[in-house]
Amino acid sequence: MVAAPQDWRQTATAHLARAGQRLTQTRASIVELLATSERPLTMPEIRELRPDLAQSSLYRNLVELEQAGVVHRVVTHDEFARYELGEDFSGHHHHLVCSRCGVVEDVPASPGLERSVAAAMAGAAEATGFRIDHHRLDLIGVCRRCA
Amino acid sequence: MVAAPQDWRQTATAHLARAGQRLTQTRASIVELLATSERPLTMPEIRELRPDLAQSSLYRNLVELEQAGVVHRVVTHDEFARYELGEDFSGHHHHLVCSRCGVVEDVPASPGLERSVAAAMAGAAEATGFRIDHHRLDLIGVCRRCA
DNA sequence: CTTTCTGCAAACGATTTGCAGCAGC
DNA sequence: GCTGCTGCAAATCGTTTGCAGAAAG
Repeated sequence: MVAAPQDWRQTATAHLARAGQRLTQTRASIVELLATSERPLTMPEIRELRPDLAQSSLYRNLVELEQAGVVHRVVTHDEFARYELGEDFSGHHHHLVCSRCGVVEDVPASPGLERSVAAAMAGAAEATGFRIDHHRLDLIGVCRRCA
Repeated sequence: MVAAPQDWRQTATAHLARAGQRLTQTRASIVELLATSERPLTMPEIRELRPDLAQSSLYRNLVELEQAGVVHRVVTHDEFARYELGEDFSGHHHHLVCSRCGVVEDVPASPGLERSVAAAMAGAAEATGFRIDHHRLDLIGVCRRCA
């Protein structure tokens, strides 16, 4: 399910094409940045890594990439949104969120947990009439650095 | 675990007192509003229900109430934050989120699911050095009205 | 060429804050 | 009276948008 490291370019091109968009230089830079990072990045972090890219272009492209399913925007209580590659690239996972400094770390999903969540989704769907597409599990605490 | 319907005033007073704050009229109005509502409310919804309260007072008091643990702020991809009573009032639950209209609905947590999540939390804590305090599970889909 | 993308600067809008008057001890 | 709360209006700041020139095809 996870694309090989060097395949993000191909996969991103395909996703973008399906949305009628191209993988431009700026977009490739963004995807490469996120593909290289261990964790979701905030706009300030992205800008620090690529000061040559205009902030408005970054925001605009992140929107395009999100609509194309290449990028996923992670929203927490922190002041900045964070961006990571979509699950087509990174595989399904959950997030550890530090309530002190806001840092977000990935944590792989375990089959047992996924089975329980799937059951909960089915139950909730039946009870409420929602059509449930996916889920998001955040484990919230204090990271080692902040403890 | 869930306070009786008429007990929110007492519980809120206690929580606020612990934070060195009082349950003023405005705050009681807010808590009552949230206690009465079936789902988390946005600021526009709150203002529509209580047009007499100033928006700045609402925001300011929601911050106080959140710090006192009375109110919980629900952040989604929607443009507005949503507010609900804390779990000391409403009991532990998860959220159904409509990706179309943004509405958030409560869904009770099942023991089996909680057990799986607890195991995942323990595993992630050990693997990463996070001290994990709690979790948040959102089931994301399309509500009946939007379908 | 035509279309899409980029960068700059200006606009937007949810939330926050300064301040003067009011309410509760 | 003090101290903390309220409401109004102004400020803040992450994010979005208009526009003119630059790339891609």
